[in-house]
Amino acid sequence: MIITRWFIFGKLVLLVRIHAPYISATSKFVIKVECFIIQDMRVHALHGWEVSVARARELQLSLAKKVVTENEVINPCLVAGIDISSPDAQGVASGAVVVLRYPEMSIVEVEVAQGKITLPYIPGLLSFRESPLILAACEKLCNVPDLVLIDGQGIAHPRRVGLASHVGLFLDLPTIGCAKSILCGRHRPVGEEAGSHAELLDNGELIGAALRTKSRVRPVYVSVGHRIDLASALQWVIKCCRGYRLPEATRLAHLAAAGRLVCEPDYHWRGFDYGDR
DNA sequence: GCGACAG
DNA sequence: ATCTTGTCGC
Repeated sequence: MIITRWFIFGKLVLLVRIHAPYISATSKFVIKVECFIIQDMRVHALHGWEVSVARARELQLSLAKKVVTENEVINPCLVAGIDISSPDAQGVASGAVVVLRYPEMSIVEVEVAQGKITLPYIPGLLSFRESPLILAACEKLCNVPDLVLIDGQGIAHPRRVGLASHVGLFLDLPTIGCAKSILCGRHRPVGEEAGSHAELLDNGELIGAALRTKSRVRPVYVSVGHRIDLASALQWVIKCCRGYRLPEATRLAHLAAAGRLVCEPDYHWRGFDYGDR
């Protein structure tokens, strides 16, 4: 039996869980305490999305200057993953964000936003196609993650603002780009063992890394999204892997976007209307 | 001019 | 992203 109690002091929340096989004076029990700060998920609209292709490239040049490439991630408790489904025949797609507790990788919250995709896929402009749905899903979040992994490039991009960096700027949260293939740059062969990596270089500039997350399986391409450095990004991607090529965060977000994530979220609060399981 | 090109 | 089953290897 598990007894759960919430204690709320302003924006500070203490969650106390008592695990016991049964209630008696002599039974063994375990007390787990977790602490949270209630935050609001705010999206900073740095610009509109209905822009021309030329204007989009122009915006990228100014956004690139705002990307923070120094590490700000210390001890993340909540790690999120983001992905979007491919549009159906009517052009409707689903953007999904999955929040996981680190290091258990248990699901805390899943939010999905559906909508019509307008722009076509143009290499280098993916964020203008996918961000509106992604941000709509993020606006529904009750749990603000400490770190976000995104299915796409960070600064490993021709103008150094891929999807992960762009979304990082709008969310003002640390983000990591974790792509399944290369947009630009080249790298030397990667060692076959999990954890091996090779620098991703674009005209001599270090923009990311090819990372082997699972032995004898194609590497993933990791780059700085926002408010993190490459070494930390590599570490967190490795630490979020659980036996699959993709880290749990983006792997589960992909399933959620496709409507194929079977789960029972651990718990999450919606403002002060919280549940008890 | 030609090829390459996240999802 | 998508078209697509079984099959080979660890």
